[in-house]
Amino acid sequence: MIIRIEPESEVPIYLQIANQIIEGIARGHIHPGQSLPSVRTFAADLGINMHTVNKSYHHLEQKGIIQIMPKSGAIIASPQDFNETSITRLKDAFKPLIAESLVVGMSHQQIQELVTSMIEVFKNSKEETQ
Amino acid sequence: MIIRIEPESEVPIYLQIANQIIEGIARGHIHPGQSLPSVRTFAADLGINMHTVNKSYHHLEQKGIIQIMPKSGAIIASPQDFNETSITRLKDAFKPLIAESLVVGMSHQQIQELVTSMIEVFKNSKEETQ
DNA sequence: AGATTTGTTATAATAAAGATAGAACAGATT
DNA sequence: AATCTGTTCTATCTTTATTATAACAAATCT
Repeated sequence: MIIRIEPESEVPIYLQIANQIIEGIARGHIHPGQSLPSVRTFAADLGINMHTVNKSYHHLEQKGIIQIMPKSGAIIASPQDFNETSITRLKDAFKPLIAESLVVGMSHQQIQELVTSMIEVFKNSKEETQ
Repeated sequence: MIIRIEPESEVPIYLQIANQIIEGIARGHIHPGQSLPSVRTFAADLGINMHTVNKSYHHLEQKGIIQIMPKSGAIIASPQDFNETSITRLKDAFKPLIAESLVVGMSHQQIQELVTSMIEVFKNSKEETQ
C-alpha cells in the first residue's frame, strides 16, 4: 500500500498515516488479518521517526481497527471485532460536518449524494482489487 | 444561544465554540444577518479569554460562515455568499469518516440512515424555532 | 542456540498549537 | 465625549507533535 505524507499539512503525520490505512482497508488494498509493516521499517520507508508510526498504530488500535501483538507486530482487525462505541464516536464526528453542510446551503439530497458517491468510490476500488 | 464548553475535551475550545455556532445556525436558533456577541462579552460569558473567542470567529470567517466587520462586530453570512471551496473542503472532511464507517462494518444503508437521521434532527429543531 | 526483529519504555530536545494575560491603538457606535 | 469594537503586540504557560538515542525483553528467524 502506498502512503503519501504531506509534511506541510495541518493534519499531523500520525493521523495522515492512520487515515490512509483506513482508506486502504475501505478500498480493499489491505484486508483483515493482514499484517502491517513493523514500525521501524515503515518509518524508514516514509523517512520519518519510529515513534510517529507507533503513534499511528496505537491510534488505530484505540479505534479498534488494528490489533497490536506485543513484540510481534500489528494486524488488521475483522469488522466483527468492533464495538458499539466505534459507531458512537463516528456519530459525534459526523455531527459538525453535517451541520456545516446545511449551513453552507447544501440540501438534504446534495448531502446524501455526496455521501453516496464517496461510498461508491470506495466500493468500486474494492471490487477492482478483489 | 447557549454554548457549553468542556475544558477537558480533546477538541480545542475555539473549535467547540465554532462548531456550536454552526449547529445553532443549522438548528435555526440564530439566522443569517444576525450579529454575534462581541469577543469581549462572549469571552466574559463563557469565562474564557478574549483571544480564544476571536480565534473562533476568524475560523468561522475563513469557512465563510460569518462576516467580521472590522471595529464593529460579526454577523452570520447568508448561504448565497458561500463559495465552491466550502464544499470541496467538506468533501475532504467527510472522506476519512466515511472510510472509517465502512471499515467498522457499517453498510451503505446504515451510513445513509445515520446521515439522514442527523439532518432530520437539525431540520426538526429548525421548524420548532421558526 | 544464537542472531535478528519486534514493540515497549525511558529520557531529552525542538517546534508548533492552544490558551491565557495585559496593554495599547484606532475606527465605530452611542 | 465616552464607550465599545476588533486589531495588534508582547509574554507566558501547557500540551501536542516530531525527532533522536538508547536500552530491554519477548518473539521470530536461521
